[in-house]
Amino acid sequence: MGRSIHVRRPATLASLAAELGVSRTTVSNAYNRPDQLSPELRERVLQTAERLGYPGPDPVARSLRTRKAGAAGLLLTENLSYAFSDPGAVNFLEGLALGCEDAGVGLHLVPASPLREDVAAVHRAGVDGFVVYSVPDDDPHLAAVLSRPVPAVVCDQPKLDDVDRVGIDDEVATTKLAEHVLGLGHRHIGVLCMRLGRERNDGFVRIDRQNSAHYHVQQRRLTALAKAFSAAGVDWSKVPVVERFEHSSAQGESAAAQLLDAYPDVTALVCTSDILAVGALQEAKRRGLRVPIDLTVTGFDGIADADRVELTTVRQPLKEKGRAAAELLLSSADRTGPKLITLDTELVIGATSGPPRTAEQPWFGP
Amino acid sequence: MGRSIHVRRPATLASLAAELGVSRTTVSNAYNRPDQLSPELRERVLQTAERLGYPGPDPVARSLRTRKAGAAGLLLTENLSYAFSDPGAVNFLEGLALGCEDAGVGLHLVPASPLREDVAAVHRAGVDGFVVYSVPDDDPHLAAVLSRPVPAVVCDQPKLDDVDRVGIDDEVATTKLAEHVLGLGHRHIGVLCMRLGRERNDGFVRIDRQNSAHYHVQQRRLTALAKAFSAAGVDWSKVPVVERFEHSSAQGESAAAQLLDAYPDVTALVCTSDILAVGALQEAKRRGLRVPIDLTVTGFDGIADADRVELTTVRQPLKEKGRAAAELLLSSADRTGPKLITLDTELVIGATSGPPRTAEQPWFGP
DNA sequence: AAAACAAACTGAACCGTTACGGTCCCTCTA
DNA sequence: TAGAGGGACCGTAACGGTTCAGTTTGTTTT
Repeated sequence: MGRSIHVRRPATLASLAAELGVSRTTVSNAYNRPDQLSPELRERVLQTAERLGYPGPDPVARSLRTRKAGAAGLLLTENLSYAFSDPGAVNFLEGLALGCEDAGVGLHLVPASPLREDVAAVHRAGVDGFVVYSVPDDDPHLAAVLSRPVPAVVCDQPKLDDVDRVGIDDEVATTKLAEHVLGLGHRHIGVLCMRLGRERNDGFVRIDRQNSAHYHVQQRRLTALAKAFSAAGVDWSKVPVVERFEHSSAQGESAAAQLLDAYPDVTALVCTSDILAVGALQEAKRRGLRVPIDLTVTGFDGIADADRVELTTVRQPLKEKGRAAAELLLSSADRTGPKLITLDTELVIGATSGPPRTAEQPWFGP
Repeated sequence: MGRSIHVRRPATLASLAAELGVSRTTVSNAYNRPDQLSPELRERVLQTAERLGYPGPDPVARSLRTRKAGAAGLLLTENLSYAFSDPGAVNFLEGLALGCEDAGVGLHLVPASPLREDVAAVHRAGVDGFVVYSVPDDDPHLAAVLSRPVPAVVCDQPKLDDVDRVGIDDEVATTKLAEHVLGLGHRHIGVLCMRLGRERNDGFVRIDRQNSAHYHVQQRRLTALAKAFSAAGVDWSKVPVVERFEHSSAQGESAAAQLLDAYPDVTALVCTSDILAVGALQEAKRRGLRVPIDLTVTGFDGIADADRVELTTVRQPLKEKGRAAAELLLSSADRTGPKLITLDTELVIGATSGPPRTAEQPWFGP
């Protein structure tokens, strides 16, 4: 019982109607509105379809007419495969997929490489809307998405006119974290952060680059750190910040190494992502630095690996974020204005933060 | 500089052409074949488009005309979110995404829940082809995919007429693993496996169910085990096999518990996936069983977690599998026959397998 | 028995685009 | 200056459906 032979000219609704001697409408109704024709005729239509190898209405033609693609687009700034290699992104996508599934729509991952600025893929995607995840604000793909006449939801992005948004309050979360570290007594702190712009810049980051960062999340976190540090009397302009273009623990390692080489007196590394922090922990281990006795390390995100190494971090509900994004996009209740959703975060104090070795500890002192 | 006001009647190629006093063809050419019209006119077209808020040719209409959707569909048997929660699936998808990206096509995740048998999503997906990953051979979604007049590639599936396939030789790989365990001297062995059919059956599996399993991969692995065990003089009909519907380490734990409760003399647990094995290790720990002294545990797949716990397992190139699937699907070099790709596997002997406590060890004996 | 209504089916318009095979006209060559 | 050649643009016909406003037929209501 093999599959039917691949016919040269595939059957269409029209050819089926001709074969049956009924109108195209009737055939269409057989598939979409069974109540519009008699059960007998419907059965006859379906059987003839089977016989002719007609696979049912063509999805693209249907989409054109109904103006519904049945899919949500996802725009990532990274290589598509990044979606599956970064645990944070995976969590987000899991939530997004959940939301799409509930609505019965597909999830269309748009191949938008950051390198070749080929915006065409955005224009080619047959989707009912876009979710934009962690894209720099000057990315041409983002502009392309906004130019499309479909709704969009952006995540971790500054507020955009007419566009829904879901995110967390990075400033509040980062401040909590900073105050924890400062509260432990740290004053010589280093910062590891993810890429700030589309051009690669692995190394130390000066203030101007921090302020002009196009990756909104990173920028907010740095700004919050600057504010909290300054409030505690730490001169932010003297705080070393190391940037890494690629987001991997290996890069976290090398960033930590670079920072510790140049600033050996640092007692704490604040990382703007768990991945970087995990790398920093590796590097600390390699150097024989005990954590948290010799070095405090903190992360951000709350991925599974962070739990495993008992990282002090901020946990954000990545899965819920994805789900919220999907719901926002797909609940096409024509709202009057754009909607903003801000999710809660939680400071998780793990085993990687403690008072600095050199800190004055008044409760132990004379 | 906000976005343009959402116009009631969006501009189309035709309205743009009318506005410009040129033909639709010319406007189309302005976007698709710049060499077909003068640079000045093209510029004028593009500027007018900008002014009228025309976002460029509609992707769906284009797809209808060109018969290209620019996307590959992915059919999973599981909830969509499973794609992101199972590490093995994530690896596969990473490879798949990589392959799609190289070809510049999107990846369309089809929302095919195993519960509600709603095949419509398969019919609704505007894609140029499907990749089918780890789906039971009697799944109606699979049938729906095959009925569509687009190419398909199946993974980990028995050979289907007219359909490309990529996979590993589960029989060879499992045999290597079985021989390793048998070679260590184990004779009282328990098996933990993933779901064998679409209906839930958490618990012990009898031979008939093993033989009629619809999840091809699981079946092949069990069959290979049966063969290897029999060859070593172990009566397969006496080997306890516990099945779990859900694929998680928690289920692995409970499955191991169930098996060890009923068969306390078992000295080795062979699991058909790393996830289950990781759960089994947890359960062993909870019971105070030392691994591998008191209990040998093996997995299958070679996910990152397996490395971490130094699991004895079979490593299969999941990422490459995904990539191969994408390439197979997208290289539409009209081959004569369907193509099969079989990837290599590697037996990884970790720290979770060793000789049984009670084994006769002739080289130590009198 | 006429009017009213419902069920079953149809015709034509429309969705927005691209493919194909022209036509037009200007320039270059001999 | 006729003819060839080519750049620039166009008209028409799909692509495969869905939708809506009918039309026909048969049944019920008054």
